[in-house]
Amino acid sequence: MTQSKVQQDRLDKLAKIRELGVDPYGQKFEGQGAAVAVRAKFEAIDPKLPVGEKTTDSVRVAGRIMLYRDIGKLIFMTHHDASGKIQVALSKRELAEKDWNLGRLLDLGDLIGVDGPMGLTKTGELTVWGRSLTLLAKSLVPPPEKWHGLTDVELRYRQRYVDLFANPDVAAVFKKRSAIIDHFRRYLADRGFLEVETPMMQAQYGGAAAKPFTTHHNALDIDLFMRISPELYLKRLLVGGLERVFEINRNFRNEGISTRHNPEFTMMELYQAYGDYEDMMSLTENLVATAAEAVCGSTKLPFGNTELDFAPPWRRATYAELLREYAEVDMFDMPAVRAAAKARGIEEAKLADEVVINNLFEATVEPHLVGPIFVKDYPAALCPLTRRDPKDPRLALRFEAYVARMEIANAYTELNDPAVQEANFRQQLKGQEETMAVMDEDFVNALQHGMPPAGGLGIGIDRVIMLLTNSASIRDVILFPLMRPEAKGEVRTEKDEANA
RNA sequence: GGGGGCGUAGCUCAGCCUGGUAGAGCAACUGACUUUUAAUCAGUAGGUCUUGGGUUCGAAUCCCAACGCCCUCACCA
Repeated sequence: MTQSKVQQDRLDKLAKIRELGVDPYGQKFEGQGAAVAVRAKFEAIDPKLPVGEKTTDSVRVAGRIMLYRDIGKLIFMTHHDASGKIQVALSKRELAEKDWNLGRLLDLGDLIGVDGPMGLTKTGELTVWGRSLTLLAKSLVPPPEKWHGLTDVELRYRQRYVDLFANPDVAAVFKKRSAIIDHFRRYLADRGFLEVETPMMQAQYGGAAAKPFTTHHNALDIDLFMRISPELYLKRLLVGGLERVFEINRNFRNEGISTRHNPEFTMMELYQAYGDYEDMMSLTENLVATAAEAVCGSTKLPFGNTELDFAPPWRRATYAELLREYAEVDMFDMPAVRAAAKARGIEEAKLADEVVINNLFEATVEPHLVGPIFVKDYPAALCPLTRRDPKDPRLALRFEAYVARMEIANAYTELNDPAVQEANFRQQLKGQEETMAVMDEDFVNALQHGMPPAGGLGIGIDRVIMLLTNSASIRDVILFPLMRPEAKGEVRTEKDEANA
């Protein structure tokens, strides 16, 4: 039998339903999200109601049939809505003939509404005993297997709509995602931060070292870049006198895809005038720890084979200390750094000092950063947007937060000296394919008007969600991760548009 | 881009090593059943084995290539 035969069976039922005079794609129906409310209501009325008796009050539920057990003149269904599941029963004796006939034509996956009293079965299962049945939408495609759900990862990502209703754990992750972001927003709003939106399409990109996506605006006939970072726009707002701002929005980077990288990802960036990167450290650890506590119930959470503890304070270690610890070299002793890199097979001959240091750091230190840990005081040349350490100008007042070997946050004491900023924009390091140092004259002009000293912070939201939901892949926390379009079927491309 | 793995019924998976023409469970269809819980019981039907080549008397199985997905390395400072 082919899929079309299975679907034909459902189409036949659709026709029979119409013959009953029923619209198989129903209308407004009260009762959404009632599964949990029904349980609460039953507890409140009479949790010890004897088997066989029913409440005098009726309840309404609307949702999807996930299990269907027809035992003759009685049908039991496991009914899911956004709040959870509840058993619904239809009895031939208690239903109008039309509703009973409709009940016999239901399939797994159909969306129904039911109205009726509550009662317990002899196994103690709370059940809504349908007195009326409303078909809200006929499902024409059989849902995934009821024990295993949908496990094929490709299908799960391509048909997330199926994944979400077939695998309750998946929906739970995205509910947590929403709650965590909501927590961040309120935490910042409570501390006087203003949420703003800055351009996602930019004539000039900057604020990070990454390859951009390009696009074109027809009316102006100009190329635009999808932003790789909102940083330079948010800092312009500091110049404008908005002293505390944040933005939660997408960045786009035209790079590889992995379990930790999606080409579009959600970044939360914030800037606090008159602060510094120490403030950003305490903000970072408190944001994440309070989110863990509020949404997941604890600051200690499992992640893969380990347990992470987000309770502040997180360890703070300097870049130089960690290089000494794991690569056993002095960061400022370049012959030693180059020798250490060479010994590990890391290319170094043609690269700038700071690039070699960074490559050595990634090879030797990063694999150990289970954390949570703040890595602070980076080599200055790697940080063209960061203020130098006044006590040691070789260092920049920057930190990155690492958890489970993932960079989850990046923060600076912001550079607000326009002359230094302009010089930094002109400095290019050998061996860096991409650089943050891209001249932005208007940004320099903004600094010339005077930007308050400030702390700035970027948090990779998707990665934080991964950590707090024990998700191994970034694709498990992004509803529709980027996939290559399926070959079959017509995909409309730019070329088609031109030919049309 | 390199390396490894996977692709069989709508879904979840066997079969491949050792070549002989396709199997199970769930879903579907028919029937029985008024307290089921992954309902049960009896019966029925369902497959271009991702695609294209090759080897062979014979390929889901062995070989090559393409496509897709996953993992990993590189890239992503």
